[in-house]
Amino acid sequence: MASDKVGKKISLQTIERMSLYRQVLEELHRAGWKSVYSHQLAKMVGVGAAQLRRDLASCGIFGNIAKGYPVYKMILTISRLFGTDYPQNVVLVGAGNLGQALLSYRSFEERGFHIAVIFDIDDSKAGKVFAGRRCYHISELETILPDFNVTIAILACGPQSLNELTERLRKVGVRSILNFVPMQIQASEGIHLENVNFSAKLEKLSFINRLLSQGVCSLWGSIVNVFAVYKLTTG
Amino acid sequence: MASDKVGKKISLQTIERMSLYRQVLEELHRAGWKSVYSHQLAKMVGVGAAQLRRDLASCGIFGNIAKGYPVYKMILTISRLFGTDYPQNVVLVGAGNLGQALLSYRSFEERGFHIAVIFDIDDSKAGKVFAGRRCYHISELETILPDFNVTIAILACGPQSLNELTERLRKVGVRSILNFVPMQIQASEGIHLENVNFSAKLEKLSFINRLLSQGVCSLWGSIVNVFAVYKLTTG
DNA sequence: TATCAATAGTGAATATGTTCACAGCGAAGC
DNA sequence: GCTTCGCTGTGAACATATTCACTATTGATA
Repeated sequence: MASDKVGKKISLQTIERMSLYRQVLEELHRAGWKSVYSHQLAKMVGVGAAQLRRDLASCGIFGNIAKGYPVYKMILTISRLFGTDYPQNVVLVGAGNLGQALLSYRSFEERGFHIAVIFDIDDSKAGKVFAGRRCYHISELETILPDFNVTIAILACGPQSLNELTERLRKVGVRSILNFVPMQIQASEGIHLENVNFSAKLEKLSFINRLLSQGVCSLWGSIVNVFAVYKLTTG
Repeated sequence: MASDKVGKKISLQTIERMSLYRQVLEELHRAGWKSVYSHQLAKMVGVGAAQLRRDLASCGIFGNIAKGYPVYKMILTISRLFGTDYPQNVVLVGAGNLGQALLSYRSFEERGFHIAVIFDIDDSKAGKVFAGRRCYHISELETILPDFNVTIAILACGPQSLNELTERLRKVGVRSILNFVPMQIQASEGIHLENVNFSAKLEKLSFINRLLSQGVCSLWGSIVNVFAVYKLTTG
């Protein structure tokens, strides 16, 4: 691969685990821990100790060989890694049930994400204030949004014209989208898309439940051994 | 590994992609498509054609070599695979903002998941009906829940006593939990836990944005080449 | 200061996941 | 019937991720 030699690599899977580590580290910090061993933290998060050490090392976080890892310093370092050491504005599109729930979701503010402004396609919502944040009509996106210096958008709107909306957001500076709408958006160049799909999660759980309850499989880490899948799929 | 010979294997990553395939297939079905080629479907979902064919084959789904894959039959087969070919009841714990938003989340019903009953720790919510579903006090869990034949629970409650709650759910037949609470639950034997962590998703996006905007990295699939991570973490 | 017990960091081995590339098939046209 | 085209299914190659296992080091203790 062309870029093999250009620098250290961090897997995005590692980044996702860093969020978990940070979450648990905050609890430890509140509980007064000053330092923690890899096997302790690993057990609390539910990963292997070796993997934890590798993840941390790949992010430039190193521990003391006798005292373990410094709790508070790690939290700061991980925040800087994420770019959340200072609060940033994000924009919410869609002030329906889910959007309003997200407005009152505490963890966003705690993690440095401030939903600063809302847009909705519904005329009756434009002009209203939800949980302290003003809602504008989506047609005002181009005039209002640039003032807020936003690079992340959260989509919790209806499924209409998502590709067009994505393109409009990109043109006013949005680089990443967290999409709660259960519909595939065509990946547009220069936009990083992250989908949250509740139903897909439930389907995964349902799949596991069904197989486990029929006694036809066992779980080996992330691999499922299937004994009777043909019975199920050829009926 | 001991179970190498016992059967076919399906990766849980494949299962997650099956949800995406199904989502797009439903759109195609509504649009009147009878069959679809792997490269067409793959492009719509945003995966490689080879991977799509492998995923389908590993789930026992095979196409016609000249006509491609049958759209409607695939939808049915995937539903059976998930065990969602008939509706199933699920239980919601927590009728706060997020819980109520989930109650009106259309895709759950469309995908065969019916939130049949709610529990909350708040006395003032017990006895009320939210979006047609009755809410009971959490203390009634053991007397009420068994009537509903539920194996999947959705947690959208406060972060108190989650481990205890998990154990109580397990004792009345719950096998899997979809956890929206931003706190690590200690994995209990016999329960499959799936965490939904909005903040972690935003942190991932923020990480990507920061690196891209500083021009210090490039994205190669799921791997990030980092040029300047040490500058960030040793300050 | 010397000794000891336990951990961090990491090369190597293993396990898993994705992509390539092609044999072989099936439908349609002539 | 024969040919042609383009697709599926899959072995093999490649890429990535995780785990093992060991060395060097640290701070504590006496």
